[in-house]
Amino acid sequence: MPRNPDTEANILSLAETLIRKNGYNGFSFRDLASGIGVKSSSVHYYYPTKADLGAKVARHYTDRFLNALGAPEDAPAAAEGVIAKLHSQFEQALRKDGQMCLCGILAAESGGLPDSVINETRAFFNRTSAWLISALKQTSWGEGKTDTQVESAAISMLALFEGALLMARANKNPDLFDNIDALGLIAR
Amino acid sequence: MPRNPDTEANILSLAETLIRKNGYNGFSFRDLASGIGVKSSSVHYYYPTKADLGAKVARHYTDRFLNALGAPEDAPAAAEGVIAKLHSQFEQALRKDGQMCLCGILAAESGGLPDSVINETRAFFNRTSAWLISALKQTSWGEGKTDTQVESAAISMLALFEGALLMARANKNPDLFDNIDALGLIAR
DNA sequence: GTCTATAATTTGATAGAC
DNA sequence: GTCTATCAAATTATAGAC
Repeated sequence: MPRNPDTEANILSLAETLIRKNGYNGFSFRDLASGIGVKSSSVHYYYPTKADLGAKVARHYTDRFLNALGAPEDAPAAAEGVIAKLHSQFEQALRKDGQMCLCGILAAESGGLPDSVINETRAFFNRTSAWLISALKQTSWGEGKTDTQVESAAISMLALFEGALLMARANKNPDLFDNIDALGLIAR
Repeated sequence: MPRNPDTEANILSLAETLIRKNGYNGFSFRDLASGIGVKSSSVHYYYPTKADLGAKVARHYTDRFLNALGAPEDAPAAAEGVIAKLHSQFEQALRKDGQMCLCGILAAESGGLPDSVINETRAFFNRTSAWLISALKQTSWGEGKTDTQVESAAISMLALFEGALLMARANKNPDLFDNIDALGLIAR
Protein backbone atom coordinates (compact mmCIF):
# COMPACT_ATOMS: atom_id res chain seq x y z
CA MET A 1 0.00 0.00 0.00
CA PRO A 2 1.20 3.53 -0.68
CA ARG A 3 2.00 5.53 2.38
CA ASN A 4 0.85 8.90 3.54
CA PRO A 5 4.07 10.87 3.84
CA ASP A 6 2.49 13.37 6.20
CA THR A 7 1.32 10.77 8.67
CA GLU A 8 4.62 8.97 8.52
CA ALA A 9 6.58 12.16 9.14
CA ASN A 10 4.25 13.27 11.91
CA ILE A 11 4.70 10.01 13.74
CA LEU A 12 8.47 10.20 13.47
CA SER A 13 8.54 13.79 14.62
CA LEU A 14 6.26 13.31 17.60
CA ALA A 15 8.02 10.12 18.59
CA GLU A 16 11.30 12.01 18.72
CA THR A 17 9.77 14.72 20.88
CA LEU A 18 8.26 12.23 23.30
CA ILE A 19 11.39 10.12 23.62
CA ARG A 20 13.49 13.20 24.26
CA LYS A 21 11.03 14.24 26.92
CA ASN A 22 10.22 10.98 28.69
CA GLY A 23 12.52 8.33 27.27
CA TYR A 24 11.88 5.22 25.22
CA ASN A 25 9.82 3.61 27.98
CA GLY A 26 7.93 6.81 28.67
CA PHE A 27 5.58 6.95 25.71
CA SER A 28 3.08 4.65 24.02
CA PHE A 29 1.68 4.12 20.53
CA ARG A 30 -1.54 5.63 21.78
CA ASP A 31 0.28 8.78 22.87
CA LEU A 32 1.58 9.10 19.34
CA ALA A 33 -1.77 8.32 17.76
CA SER A 34 -3.81 10.78 19.80
CA GLY A 35 -1.12 13.42 19.38
CA ILE A 36 -1.38 13.43 15.62
CA GLY A 37 -5.06 12.56 15.34
CA VAL A 38 -5.04 8.94 14.19
CA LYS A 39 -5.56 5.57 15.84
CA SER A 40 -2.78 3.44 17.24
CA SER A 41 -3.32 0.79 14.59
CA SER A 42 -2.34 3.39 12.01
CA VAL A 43 0.93 3.94 13.81
CA HIS A 44 1.59 0.21 13.64
CA TYR A 45 0.90 0.35 9.93
CA TYR A 46 4.01 2.52 9.47
CA TYR A 47 6.12 1.10 12.26
CA PRO A 48 5.13 -2.48 13.08
CA THR A 49 6.90 -2.61 16.43
CA LYS A 50 8.15 -0.11 18.95
CA ALA A 51 11.69 -1.25 18.28
CA ASP A 52 11.27 -0.43 14.58
CA LEU A 53 10.03 3.01 15.45
CA GLY A 54 12.76 3.66 18.01
CA ALA A 55 15.52 2.64 15.63
CA LYS A 56 14.16 4.82 12.82
CA VAL A 57 13.75 7.82 15.11
CA ALA A 58 17.36 7.44 16.21
CA ARG A 59 18.63 7.05 12.67
CA HIS A 60 16.66 10.06 11.50
CA TYR A 61 17.95 12.17 14.38
CA THR A 62 21.54 11.17 13.75
CA ASP A 63 21.32 11.92 10.03
CA ARG A 64 19.89 15.34 10.74
CA PHE A 65 22.48 16.06 13.41
CA LEU A 66 25.40 15.17 11.18
CA ASN A 67 23.92 16.86 8.20
CA ALA A 68 23.77 20.08 10.19
CA LEU A 69 27.43 19.68 11.12
CA GLY A 70 28.36 19.36 7.45
CA ALA A 71 31.50 17.79 6.04
CA PRO A 72 34.47 17.79 8.43
CA GLU A 73 36.52 19.50 5.72
CA ASP A 74 34.17 22.45 5.89
CA ALA A 75 34.46 22.74 9.67
CA PRO A 76 35.96 25.93 11.16
CA ALA A 77 39.74 26.18 10.81
CA ALA A 78 40.30 26.97 14.48
CA ALA A 79 39.66 24.42 17.23
CA GLU A 80 37.68 27.08 19.11
CA GLY A 81 35.39 27.36 16.12
CA VAL A 82 34.90 23.60 15.96
CA ILE A 83 33.92 23.56 19.60
CA ALA A 84 31.57 26.47 19.11
CA LYS A 85 29.88 24.72 16.22
CA LEU A 86 29.26 21.54 18.17
CA HIS A 87 28.20 23.53 21.21
CA SER A 88 25.57 25.45 19.27
CA GLN A 89 24.34 22.23 17.73
CA PHE A 90 23.71 20.74 21.15
CA GLU A 91 22.35 23.98 22.51
CA GLN A 92 19.62 24.02 19.88
CA ALA A 93 18.47 20.68 21.21
CA LEU A 94 18.24 22.07 24.71
CA ARG A 95 16.59 25.38 23.86
CA LYS A 96 13.82 23.61 22.00
CA ASP A 97 11.98 23.33 25.30
CA GLY A 98 14.62 21.79 27.49
CA GLN A 99 15.01 18.60 25.57
CA MET A 100 17.75 16.05 25.89
CA CYS A 101 19.85 14.88 23.02
CA LEU A 102 17.81 11.94 21.74
CA CYS A 103 20.76 9.60 21.79
CA GLY A 104 21.83 10.86 25.19
CA ILE A 105 18.65 9.67 26.79
CA LEU A 106 18.68 6.45 24.77
CA ALA A 107 22.24 5.80 25.92
CA ALA A 108 21.16 6.31 29.52
CA GLU A 109 18.33 3.82 29.12
CA SER A 110 20.31 1.45 26.96
CA GLY A 111 20.44 -1.33 29.54
CA GLY A 112 16.95 -2.43 28.60
CA LEU A 113 16.47 -1.32 25.00
CA PRO A 114 16.04 -3.47 21.87
CA ASP A 115 19.30 -4.17 20.09
CA SER A 116 18.25 -2.28 16.98
CA VAL A 117 17.76 0.89 19.02
CA ILE A 118 21.05 0.46 20.85
CA ASN A 119 22.88 -0.01 17.57
CA GLU A 120 21.53 3.26 16.21
CA THR A 121 22.39 5.01 19.45
CA ARG A 122 25.94 3.78 19.23
CA ALA A 123 26.09 4.92 15.62
CA PHE A 124 25.28 8.47 16.71
CA PHE A 125 28.27 8.59 19.01
CA ASN A 126 30.56 6.90 16.51
CA ARG A 127 29.62 9.22 13.69
CA THR A 128 29.74 12.37 15.78
CA SER A 129 33.07 11.35 17.28
CA ALA A 130 34.45 10.73 13.81
CA TRP A 131 33.33 14.17 12.66
CA LEU A 132 34.89 15.83 15.66
CA ILE A 133 38.17 13.95 15.35
CA SER A 134 38.46 14.87 11.67
CA ALA A 135 37.58 18.47 12.32
CA LEU A 136 40.03 18.83 15.20
CA LYS A 137 42.88 17.22 13.31
CA GLN A 138 42.68 19.95 10.68
CA THR A 139 43.14 22.75 13.19
CA SER A 140 46.44 24.20 14.24
CA TRP A 141 45.73 22.87 17.73
CA GLY A 142 45.60 19.41 16.24
CA GLU A 143 48.91 19.66 14.43
CA GLY A 144 51.21 18.78 17.30
CA LYS A 145 48.90 16.13 18.74
CA THR A 146 48.92 12.37 18.50
CA ASP A 147 45.86 10.49 17.32
CA THR A 148 45.24 9.36 20.87
CA GLN A 149 45.34 12.90 22.18
CA VAL A 150 42.89 14.15 19.58
CA GLU A 151 40.55 11.23 20.15
CA SER A 152 40.63 11.74 23.88
CA ALA A 153 39.79 15.42 23.45
CA ALA A 154 36.96 14.62 21.04
CA ILE A 155 35.38 12.03 23.29
CA SER A 156 35.76 14.27 26.32
CA MET A 157 34.09 17.08 24.46
CA LEU A 158 31.12 14.98 23.45
CA ALA A 159 30.83 13.65 26.98
CA LEU A 160 30.97 17.16 28.38
CA PHE A 161 28.14 18.35 26.16
CA GLU A 162 25.96 15.33 26.83
CA GLY A 163 26.51 15.60 30.55
CA ALA A 164 25.85 19.31 30.54
CA LEU A 165 22.51 18.71 28.82
CA LEU A 166 21.72 16.22 31.55
CA MET A 167 22.50 18.64 34.33
CA ALA A 168 20.82 21.59 32.70
CA ARG A 169 17.74 19.45 32.45
CA ALA A 170 17.82 18.22 36.03
CA ASN A 171 18.25 21.77 37.26
CA LYS A 172 15.71 23.17 34.84
CA ASN A 173 18.32 25.77 34.05
CA PRO A 174 19.42 25.99 30.40
CA ASP A 175 21.99 28.64 31.31
CA LEU A 176 24.03 25.92 32.93
CA PHE A 177 24.80 24.63 29.46
CA ASP A 178 26.29 27.97 28.43
CA ASN A 179 28.60 28.16 31.41
CA ILE A 180 30.53 24.97 30.85
CA ASP A 181 34.19 25.18 30.02
CA ALA A 182 34.75 23.25 26.81
CA LEU A 183 37.77 25.34 25.86
CA GLY A 184 39.69 23.81 28.73
CA LEU A 185 39.72 20.55 26.83
CA ILE A 186 41.96 22.07 24.20
CA ALA A 187 43.99 24.20 26.58
CA ARG A 188 47.00 21.95 26.39
CA MET B 1 3.34 -2.45 62.07
CA PRO B 2 7.05 -3.09 62.61
CA ARG B 3 9.03 -3.44 59.45
CA ASN B 4 11.34 -6.13 58.27
CA PRO B 5 14.63 -4.30 57.76
CA ASP B 6 15.91 -6.96 55.40
CA THR B 7 12.94 -6.77 53.07
CA GLU B 8 12.99 -3.01 53.10
CA ALA B 9 16.71 -2.89 52.32
CA ASN B 10 16.40 -5.54 49.63
CA ILE B 11 13.69 -3.59 47.87
CA LEU B 12 15.72 -0.41 47.96
CA SER B 13 18.82 -2.13 46.70
CA LEU B 14 17.15 -3.96 43.84
CA ALA B 15 15.19 -0.88 42.87
CA GLU B 16 18.44 1.03 42.55
CA THR B 17 19.94 -1.69 40.38
CA LEU B 18 16.91 -1.83 38.11
CA ILE B 19 16.61 1.93 37.70
CA ARG B 20 20.28 2.21 36.88
CA LYS B 21 19.86 -0.51 34.32
CA ASN B 22 16.54 0.35 32.67
CA GLY B 23 15.43 3.69 34.05
CA TYR B 24 12.51 4.71 36.23
CA ASN B 25 9.97 3.64 33.61
CA GLY B 26 11.81 0.41 32.93
CA PHE B 27 10.88 -1.63 35.98
CA SER B 28 7.73 -2.62 37.83
CA PHE B 29 6.75 -3.47 41.39
CA ARG B 30 6.40 -7.05 40.25
CA ASP B 31 9.97 -7.07 38.98
CA LEU B 32 11.09 -6.00 42.42
CA ALA B 33 8.86 -8.49 44.19
CA SER B 34 9.89 -11.51 42.19
CA GLY B 35 13.54 -10.48 42.40
CA ILE B 36 13.59 -10.60 46.18
CA GLY B 37 11.05 -13.37 46.65
CA VAL B 38 7.95 -11.56 47.90
CA LYS B 39 4.70 -10.38 46.35
CA SER B 40 4.14 -6.95 44.89
CA SER B 41 1.69 -6.04 47.65
CA SER B 42 4.55 -6.39 50.11
CA VAL B 43 6.55 -3.88 48.15
CA HIS B 44 3.63 -1.47 48.37
CA TYR B 45 3.59 -2.03 52.12
CA TYR B 46 7.03 -0.39 52.39
CA TYR B 47 6.70 2.07 49.53
CA PRO B 48 3.06 2.95 48.87
CA THR B 49 3.66 4.48 45.46
CA LYS B 50 6.34 4.26 42.81
CA ALA B 51 7.12 7.93 43.34
CA ASP B 52 7.80 7.25 47.04
CA LEU B 53 10.14 4.46 46.13
CA GLY B 54 11.93 6.45 43.43
CA ALA B 55 12.51 9.40 45.70
CA LYS B 56 13.87 7.21 48.50
CA VAL B 57 16.17 5.33 46.15
CA ALA B 58 17.57 8.63 44.89
CA ARG B 59 18.02 10.02 48.40
CA HIS B 60 19.73 6.85 49.56
CA TYR B 61 22.06 6.87 46.57
CA THR B 62 22.97 10.50 47.07
CA ASP B 63 23.69 10.05 50.77
CA ARG B 64 25.93 7.11 50.03
CA PHE B 65 27.71 8.94 47.23
CA LEU B 66 28.45 11.98 49.35
CA ASN B 67 29.35 9.93 52.35
CA ALA B 68 31.98 8.19 50.26
CA LEU B 69 33.38 11.54 49.19
CA GLY B 70 33.72 12.60 52.83
CA ALA B 71 33.97 16.14 54.14
CA PRO B 72 35.30 18.68 51.62
CA GLU B 73 37.92 19.71 54.18
CA ASP B 74 39.34 16.22 54.05
CA ALA B 75 39.57 16.22 50.26
CA PRO B 76 43.00 15.95 48.62
CA ALA B 77 45.07 19.13 48.79
CA ALA B 78 45.85 19.16 45.07
CA ALA B 79 43.22 19.76 42.42
CA GLU B 80 44.46 16.70 40.55
CA GLY B 81 43.72 14.63 43.63
CA VAL B 82 40.23 16.03 43.93
CA ILE B 83 39.54 15.11 40.33
CA ALA B 84 40.96 11.63 40.85
CA LYS B 85 38.73 11.10 43.86
CA LEU B 86 35.58 12.06 42.03
CA HIS B 87 36.65 10.09 38.98
CA SER B 88 37.12 6.91 40.99
CA GLN B 89 33.78 7.43 42.67
CA PHE B 90 32.01 7.52 39.31
CA GLU B 91 34.12 4.73 37.94
CA GLN B 92 32.96 2.39 40.67
CA ALA B 93 29.40 2.98 39.50
CA LEU B 94 30.34 2.01 35.98
CA ARG B 95 32.47 -1.03 36.81
CA LYS B 96 29.65 -2.55 38.83
CA ASP B 97 28.36 -4.10 35.63
CA GLY B 98 28.21 -1.10 33.37
CA GLN B 99 25.71 0.85 35.35
CA MET B 100 24.80 4.49 34.97
CA CYS B 101 24.95 6.95 37.79
CA LEU B 102 21.44 6.66 39.23
CA CYS B 103 20.86 10.38 39.12
CA GLY B 104 22.30 10.61 35.65
CA ILE B 105 19.63 8.38 34.22
CA LEU B 106 16.94 10.05 36.34
CA ALA B 107 18.07 13.43 35.03
CA ALA B 108 17.82 12.15 31.48
CA GLU B 109 14.28 10.93 32.07
CA SER B 110 13.28 13.87 34.21
CA GLY B 111 10.81 15.27 31.70
CA GLY B 112 8.17 12.80 32.83
CA LEU B 113 9.07 11.93 36.41
CA PRO B 114 7.14 12.69 39.60
CA ASP B 115 8.20 15.92 41.27
CA SER B 116 9.49 14.15 44.37
CA VAL B 117 11.92 12.12 42.26
CA ILE B 118 13.06 15.16 40.30
CA ASN B 119 13.72 17.04 43.51
CA GLU B 120 15.96 14.30 44.84
CA THR B 121 17.75 14.12 41.52
CA ARG B 122 18.43 17.83 41.61
CA ALA B 123 19.67 17.48 45.18
CA PHE B 124 22.30 15.01 44.01
CA PHE B 125 23.77 17.50 41.58
CA ASN B 126 23.53 20.38 44.03
CA ARG B 127 25.23 18.51 46.81
CA THR B 128 27.92 17.00 44.63
CA SER B 129 28.58 20.38 43.02
CA ALA B 130 28.88 21.98 46.43
CA TRP B 131 31.39 19.34 47.54
CA LEU B 132 33.45 19.82 44.43
CA ILE B 133 33.43 23.60 44.64
CA SER B 134 34.54 23.52 48.28
CA ALA B 135 37.22 20.96 47.57
CA LEU B 136 38.60 22.86 44.58
CA LYS B 137 38.67 26.18 46.39
CA GLN B 138 41.07 24.75 48.94
CA THR B 139 43.62 23.71 46.35
CA SER B 140 46.45 25.88 45.11
CA TRP B 141 44.79 25.82 41.69
CA GLY B 142 41.76 27.43 43.28
CA GLU B 143 43.66 30.23 44.93
CA GLY B 144 43.88 32.60 42.01
CA LYS B 145 40.38 31.83 40.73
CA THR B 146 37.12 33.70 41.09
CA ASP B 147 34.04 31.95 42.45
CA THR B 148 32.60 31.88 38.97
CA GLN B 149 35.68 30.20 37.54
CA VAL B 150 35.70 27.52 40.22
CA GLU B 151 31.99 26.90 39.83
CA SER B 152 32.29 26.61 36.08
CA ALA B 153 35.11 24.10 36.44
CA ALA B 154 33.16 22.09 39.00
CA ILE B 155 30.01 21.90 36.89
CA SER B 156 32.00 21.07 33.80
CA MET B 157 33.74 18.29 35.65
CA LEU B 158 30.51 16.75 36.85
CA ALA B 159 29.03 17.04 33.38
CA LEU B 160 32.11 15.42 31.88
CA PHE B 161 31.87 12.43 34.19
CA GLU B 162 28.14 11.97 33.70
CA GLY B 163 28.47 12.23 29.95
CA ALA B 164 31.39 9.83 29.90
CA LEU B 165 29.32 7.27 31.78
CA LEU B 166 26.63 7.71 29.16
CA MET B 167 28.99 7.15 26.27
CA ALA B 168 30.82 4.27 27.91
CA ARG B 169 27.47 2.63 28.35
CA ALA B 170 26.25 3.22 24.81
CA ASN B 171 29.51 1.83 23.46
CA LYS B 172 29.59 -1.00 25.98
CA ASN B 173 33.17 0.01 26.57
CA PRO B 174 34.06 0.96 30.15
CA ASP B 175 37.59 1.88 29.04
CA LEU B 176 36.14 4.94 27.41
CA PHE B 177 35.56 6.35 30.85
CA ASP B 178 39.23 6.06 31.73
CA ASN B 179 40.41 7.89 28.66
CA ILE B 180 38.58 11.15 29.21
CA ASP B 181 40.60 14.27 29.86
CA ALA B 182 39.34 15.80 33.09
CA LEU B 183 42.66 17.44 33.86
CA GLY B 184 42.13 19.80 30.95
CA LEU B 185 39.40 21.46 32.94
CA ILE B 186 41.94 22.76 35.44
CA ALA B 187 44.67 23.42 32.90
CA ARG B 188 44.17 27.15 33.02
C1' DG C 1 -4.49 4.08 4.66
C1' DT C 2 -7.38 4.36 8.41
C1' DC C 3 -10.73 2.56 11.09
C1' DT C 4 -13.21 -0.64 14.86
C1' DA C 5 -12.62 -4.19 17.75
C1' DT C 6 -10.17 -6.99 20.47
C1' DA C 7 -6.61 -10.17 22.18
C1' DA C 8 -3.03 -11.01 25.59
C1' DT C 9 -0.24 -9.09 28.90
C1' DT C 10 1.40 -5.83 32.23
C1' DT C 11 0.96 -2.03 35.24
C1' DG C 12 0.23 0.63 39.75
C1' DA C 13 -2.49 0.10 43.43
C1' DT C 14 -6.02 -1.64 47.09
C1' DA C 15 -8.94 -4.78 50.25
C1' DG C 16 -8.93 -8.04 53.40
C1' DA C 17 -7.52 -12.80 55.30
C1' DC C 18 -3.97 -14.78 58.15
C1' DG D 1 4.42 -8.37 57.49
C1' DT D 2 3.11 -11.15 53.88
C1' DC D 3 -0.21 -13.28 51.43
C1' DT D 4 -4.37 -14.06 47.88
C1' DA D 5 -7.33 -11.91 45.06
C1' DT D 6 -8.67 -8.42 42.43
C1' DC D 7 -9.38 -3.91 40.09
C1' DA D 8 -9.12 -0.38 36.55
C1' DA D 9 -6.29 1.19 33.34
C1' DA D 10 -2.71 0.95 30.01
C1' DT D 11 0.34 -1.52 26.93
C1' DT D 12 2.00 -3.77 22.40
C1' DA D 13 0.15 -5.82 18.77
C1' DT D 14 -3.15 -8.10 15.32
C1' DA D 15 -7.47 -9.20 12.42
C1' DG D 16 -10.51 -7.68 9.37
C1' DA D 17 -14.08 -4.12 7.59
C1' DC D 18 -14.29 -0.05 4.66
